[in-house]
Amino acid sequence: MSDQSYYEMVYYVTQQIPKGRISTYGAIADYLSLGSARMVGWALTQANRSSIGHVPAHRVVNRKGELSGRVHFGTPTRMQELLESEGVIVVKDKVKSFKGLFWHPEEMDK
DNA sequence: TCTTTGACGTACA
DNA sequence: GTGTACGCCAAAG
Repeated sequence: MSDQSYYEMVYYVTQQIPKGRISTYGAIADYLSLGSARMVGWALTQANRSSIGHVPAHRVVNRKGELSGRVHFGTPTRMQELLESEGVIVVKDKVKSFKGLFWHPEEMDK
């Protein structure tokens, strides 16, 4: 894990997010000790652009639970539809019950 | 090499 | 709750 580049680890962690659950840039950044949540967003941007791996980036939102990166999904509603398709309710570009659906990377180790 | 930008977050008024 | 400021670090021009 540590041998991989920071973005590779971001991809891995993101792929571990269970269906119907969501996480945040800050949580992932803190778990990987990146020092900045922006690194997570950057990595996911590259992943989406280059289509490196099937990374469920729609399960990653900002601290407020907003779908801040929806514009990078081709259409502004793509991210929301993907989330609702997994059972996540999205209202006004924000995740409903975000706090309850929150998934921490620490659970992945268990 | 320097400057700007960005899917963020925290602090403060 | 809203707006401003700053830190954070990597990539692009």
